Order: sequence, then C-alpha cells, then structure tokens
Amino acid sequence: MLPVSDAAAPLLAHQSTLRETNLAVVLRCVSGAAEPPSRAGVAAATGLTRSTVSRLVDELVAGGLVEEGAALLAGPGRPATPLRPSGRVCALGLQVNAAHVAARLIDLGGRMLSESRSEPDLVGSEPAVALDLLADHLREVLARTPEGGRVVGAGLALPGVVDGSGERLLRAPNLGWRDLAPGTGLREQLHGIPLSLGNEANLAAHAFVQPAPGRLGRAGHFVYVSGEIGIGGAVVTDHRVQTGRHGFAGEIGHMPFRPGGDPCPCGSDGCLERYAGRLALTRRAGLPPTTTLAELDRLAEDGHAASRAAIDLAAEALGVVLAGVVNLLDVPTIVLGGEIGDLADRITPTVQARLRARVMAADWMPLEVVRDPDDVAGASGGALLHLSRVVTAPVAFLAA
Amino acid sequence: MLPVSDAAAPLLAHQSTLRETNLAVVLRCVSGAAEPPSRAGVAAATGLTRSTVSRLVDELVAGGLVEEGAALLAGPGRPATPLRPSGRVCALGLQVNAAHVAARLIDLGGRMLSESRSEPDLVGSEPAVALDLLADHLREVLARTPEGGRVVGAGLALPGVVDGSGERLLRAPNLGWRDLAPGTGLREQLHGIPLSLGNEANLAAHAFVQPAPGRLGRAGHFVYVSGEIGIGGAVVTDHRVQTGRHGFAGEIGHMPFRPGGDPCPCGSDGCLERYAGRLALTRRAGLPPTTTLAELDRLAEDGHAASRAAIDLAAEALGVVLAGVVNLLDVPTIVLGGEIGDLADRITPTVQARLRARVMAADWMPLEVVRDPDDVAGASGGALLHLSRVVTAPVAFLAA
DNA sequence: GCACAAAACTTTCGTCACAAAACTTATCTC
DNA sequence: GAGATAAGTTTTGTGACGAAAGTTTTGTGC
Repeated sequence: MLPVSDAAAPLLAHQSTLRETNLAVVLRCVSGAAEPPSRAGVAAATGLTRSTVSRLVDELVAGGLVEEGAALLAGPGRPATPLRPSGRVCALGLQVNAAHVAARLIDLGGRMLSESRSEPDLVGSEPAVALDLLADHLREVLARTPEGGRVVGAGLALPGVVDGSGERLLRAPNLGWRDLAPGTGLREQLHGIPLSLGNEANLAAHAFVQPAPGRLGRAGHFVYVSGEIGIGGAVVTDHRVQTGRHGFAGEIGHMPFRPGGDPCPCGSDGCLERYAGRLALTRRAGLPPTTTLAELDRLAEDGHAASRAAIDLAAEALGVVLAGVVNLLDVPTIVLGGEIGDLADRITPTVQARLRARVMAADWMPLEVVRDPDDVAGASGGALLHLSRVVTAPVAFLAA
Repeated sequence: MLPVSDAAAPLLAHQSTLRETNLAVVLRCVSGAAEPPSRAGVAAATGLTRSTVSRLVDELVAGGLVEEGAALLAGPGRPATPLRPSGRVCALGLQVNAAHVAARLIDLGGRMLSESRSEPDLVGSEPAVALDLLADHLREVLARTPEGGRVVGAGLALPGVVDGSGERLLRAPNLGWRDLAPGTGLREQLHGIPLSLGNEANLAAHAFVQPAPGRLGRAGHFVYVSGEIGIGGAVVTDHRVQTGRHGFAGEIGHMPFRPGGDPCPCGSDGCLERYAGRLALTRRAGLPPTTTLAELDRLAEDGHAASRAAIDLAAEALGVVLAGVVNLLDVPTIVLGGEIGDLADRITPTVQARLRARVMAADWMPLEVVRDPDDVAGASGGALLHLSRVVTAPVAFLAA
C-alpha cells in the first residue's frame, strides 16, 4: 500500500537548507551511532561523498558539536579519526510528579552527566514547596556542568495537562495543582536557558523512541502507559509522539473501561484510571492510598487475596482498553512505565491475553508488552527534546 | 511546548533534492489554490523569487503537469498568465463495499472528470461477481479519459483489513471475503496503471484531509467514522492519516463500549460495532438487516419507538467511545461518513453531549461533529492518494 | 496619439553546496 | 624499505537559487 499520509506543506528549499539538512544528517549519524565513526564511516553510512562529509564534519567540530578522538589503529591504511558527539553540549531534564523530583544533565550523545533527585510525597502539595525542591536539584546539577559546557535547554516533565504554548500547567490532579506557570520561579536559576514544559508520559515516550539524539529506540509504534497515582499515557506512531491538536493527547487513563461504572473526578465514569490507577488499586485492596505498587505487588506475592483481585481487575481493564487502542492505531508494542512497571510481571500475562483475544489483526501482528525501567524517564525526555532540536537544526547551535 | 516529535531519519539532500522540493512547492501551490495564480502570485505565496518560480513553472508546463491559461486583464500592468493544474494528469479511484461499487477519474486539480457507479447488495457476495462489476465501471470511466490524458495510478478502497504491501485483502467481514488479491483480475483492464489497495475509511479520510492535491481540508486532526454494515474508521493527526505499523489502523468499530456485553464475530465482546453498526441498529429496532439507515431515520422520525431507542443507544456508544479517543489523541473533530451520515442529525446532539461530559480537556478545546456528504469518499481518496504522489515528487511525472 | 506608470515575466550574473577525481597522509605487511 | 591499503584533502566542475537589471504588455493622463 502507498503510505496514506503527509499532507503537511513543506517549505521552500534553499542552498542553506541543503547545508542544514546535510549537517543534520552527519550530526545525527555521529550522535546516534553505537561506535564513534570516522569521516569515511559517516560517508558510507549516509551516502554523502567523503569530501562533503569532511567539510561538514569540520564545521561541526569548529562549532563545538562534534569532537575528534585520538586516531584509531586498526589494520592497514591510514588510521581513522573517531568522531563523537560533544560532551559539552547538553540539556537539563527536570521532573516533578507525586513521588519524584529530579534533575538530570544529558549530553549530545545521550549520556547522563549527572543527576540529583529525591522522593518526597507531593500529593496535594503546595506548588511552591515542590518547585523550590526542584530548584535545589537543578542548581546542584547545573553546578556540575562540565568545563566550557553549553546547556541548550531545559525540559520539565509534569503529570498533567500542559497548554499548547508550553508555559502553563492547566491541571495536575495527582498533585492537586491547577493553572499555574511553574517556569516563573525556575527561570531565575536557569540564567537564560530556555525552559519548556511537557506532559510526563509524552516526554517519557520521547526518551523511549529516541534514547539518544539521533538514535532510534527499539519501537517506533507504541503506547506508553505511565501509571502512578493516576494513569497517563502517550501514543507514538512512526517514531513521532502524537501530541494532538492542542498538545493534550495521551489521557489514556480517561478512556472508558466500564462506562456507567465507578465515577471519576474527571466528571466521567468507568475510566481506566478508576481500575488501574494506584488510588483505585489500593482502595480495592483495602490498603491506605499511600501504599506503593511495589508493596502491593509484594502483598499479592504473599497471597493477599484482595491485592490479587485488585491487580487482576487492573490488568483486565488495561488489557481491554489497550486492545481497543491497538485496534484503532495498530501499535504493536505496549510500554509500561512509571510505578505501574512494578506490577509488570503480574499484569503482563493478562494484558497479553486480552490483546490476543480482542485485537482484530492479532493473527497478523506481534503484540508485546515491555517495561521502561527508568522511573524518571520524563526528565530524560525533557532533556532529549531540547537535544533533538540541536540534531535536527544544528546551524543555530554552531558556536561562533 | 516544543513539538514532541519527528525522530524519523531524514535522507541526505542533494542539489536535485532542492529542485524537486521547490518543484513540489510550486506545483502544490498551483494545484491547491482556490483561484489560478500567476507566476508572480506563486512567488509571493511561496517566498521563492520570481526568477526561480518562472524557471520551475516552465519546467512543470513543459512536463505537462501545469497548464497556462489565457492572459487575465485586470488593471494596469502586464496581464498575468493564470496557471492551472493539468486536467490531463489524473488518477482512478475505485471502491467496493457492501452497498456500492464505483469508479471515478480525478485530475490533478481534484476535479472529478467522470464517474460510473452502482448500488448492488454485496453482503456475503462472491468476490468475482463484485470485481467484474467494478471492472465494468472502471472500463467505462477509463474510456472517457481526456485526449492525451495520463492516468498515473488507481486506488481501490475496500471495507476491510488490507495487508502492508497493499496487495492483499486479509478480511472484509461485511462482504464475507477473506484473503484474496483483488488486483489480479483488474490489472488486465488497467493496461499497466499501478493499482494499490487501501482501507475504505483510511482513504475516505485522506480525501477529507486533502480534498485536492496540495489543498488542505478544514481539519487536520480528526477521527473519521465510516459507518456501514459495520463501523470502520481512520485517525488523522497533523494532516496525516495514521495507518499504524502494519497498515491495520482504524478499527474503531472494535473498540470496547461494553466489555463483556454483546459478543462480536471478531472474537471479542461489547465492541462499538455491536451497538452502532447497521446490523446492530436494525436488529435492535426489530427490522430486517437490509433496512438502510436512511429508512431507519425515517421510522424514528415517524415515532417508531424501537428505532429511536436503537439510534439513541448507538449515539451513546459512539459518544462514549469517541470521547475516549479524543482523550487519547486530542482530535477535536469527528467526521461521520458512509451510511451513518444519514443518522447524523439524530445522533450528533448525544455524541456532542458525551464528548463535552467525558473529554478531560473539553473546557479548553472546541469539539465538533461534522458529516462527510460523499457516500463513496473512499474512491476519491484512492485517486487522490496517487495524485498526491505527483504533487509530492513531481520529477518522476514530468513528461519527456 | 504618445509618454509614462505599473505589474508580470525574463535574462544575466554571482554565489553556494555538493560530486568526482586526483592527490596526500599515515599506517601495516612482506 | 617498497608496496598495499585506507583515511582524509584539494581541485575542479556542475546545478540551482537569489539579486538586479532588462523586457513585455497593459492602463492612464495630457
């Protein structure tokens, strides 16, 4: 079948567009490679000629985006000069959710240079308290910026609905926050580093599609389920995180599982979150709402019947809703991230079974459920988002 | 917010890429414009210089993709030469579903040059019979190809799951067809015109995003619901029809409305289709399954209680499922296409109400339900798909 | 009726980025 | 130490675009 797609209007191309495109191709090749390639290697991988690659690499090296290593002696011929993405170009990843506050510094190669984090309980918290804590972590990480480092941006992951401009958090039910601009206080610490806000699950999914700038992850079509107190999510198709018309996409927690069932604070009823969110799980298990899902898992392991029943219902709900999503979008991979990952072993079989039974095209496609082991993946995503801008449009980031 | 997106690896750019891109920009501008623009108009609209536009337009005219009209006298100054997309470059759109067989010829400007169609009942039909009928329509339309016309492709819309290669129809429950290659018989009539298969709803959605090559429709983010005997669908985000990893996306009819409810032949239960598909509607209304939705609408109008109840339940099911989809994808527009469009007036208020009540971000976004009046929009989409290839990569289609 | 203004093209020339191919450099092998 | 091998550089040519000056075709005013 022809790709049914792409009505997006492309802009005109100029000679400078050509150069920018090819600089991006070369930089992406360098930053995304498993092993540092040589100029000749880049030429072979991209299809550009060695002369062109040489010129472009020289520009990237002069601009501080790529570093040359010591010559590599391997067999006959002139030894190759290995090329590495600069460790001095980096971005800040920040995250605040109900159980984590974290700051990370990630470089152009996707390597985490430093991290500072804590695990407070922020349910129903005062925004200023949480943001001050974040500012502390941020300052600490920023102080460890390498000599001559350039921090190109900061991305803050939040568990809620962020408006289209990336300035305001409209609502974050788990934190109990509504309509605020978390950036105002932080900018003081940031010394002009551009800050953008994003939904936690969307950013975590971004980190999963693109674990390093220019490097593609194992899946290009998946649903990311971020289960904490509530359930967030993100949809990725064709290696693109779908944010929707206004940036609100991903509210998988409020897809219907049993319409007419449990009322949900969102105003609807029977939402997935009311069956698979932490609050729902702990309530059904007869445990205090602060019980973590890891603790719940242990109780189930120990034979606690109510916990088992709650987890089984959550798995059922997830399986049914995700099967619907797979039918709609043909995304063969489900990624369990956040706290719900702690239940992955226990819920995966049921989810798998429901997918197999309810997905129309199940006979013609693989269906896999995997876990994202990073518990603050949103922070990485926030940083990677800014770094991927560097890789996509390098000219603006070439040092004078 | 920064666009969380686009990890797709771009290819290297060459001077020829430059030319191709700008030829596409110019052609898209000409083919998508409401009024035929002049060279100067194209330059103003695209940002290219007049000299560049002149050269590119000359190439497109020489290549037979653009036609020059008679000079337009309007005020002082040299009169402009109006530019129009060629009426000789066209594509075939074909469609077979349970109630329609149609063939259309559409030109580069998106104008329908001719059509031939019939309304047989093909539920549980023999594929050969339906395809012979399609071949008749096809032959008739092709015979009316304009003098010197070039048919660049044929797209066949089918109400079922098409495999990734676009060669085989895997299953079409409403027709009762399984695993066949409808192209084999048709190619004889096609004299080398490349044929591709696509899902009916996906192609109809394509025609809705891009009613003419290069012209964007009114919505870029929407769900297309194609209600016939079953319920098909398509998801469009950022003006792109999402076909998923294997091309199976769009099975909205098999999203859960009441899991554990009505068993569905798909192997699952409680699927939307079991509440909002024609078969479900007529059964609940106590009418024969061949009753059309237009007839059902008339009965409801006349006060037939069972019909009204069936339609209300269908609207409820659609509203709940679509609200979930909007929560997941932030697509503020719902397009009702196919036969279910005949019920649009009756179901829209309920669907609207459910969306308003169940969509989390409803307070921050518009939500609209519109109808696609074209009852064989899939055929147009099939043709437009091939035509949009011409507009995207014109060089391959320049006449020698 | 004729200069002049206006606007749509066209032509000429300069620039930029890439490809091709010849050339240089650095290492290994015999 | 000669030759092979491969990396990287230099030179030269080409194609496509922009800038600016030139040409064509109309309308307007005296």
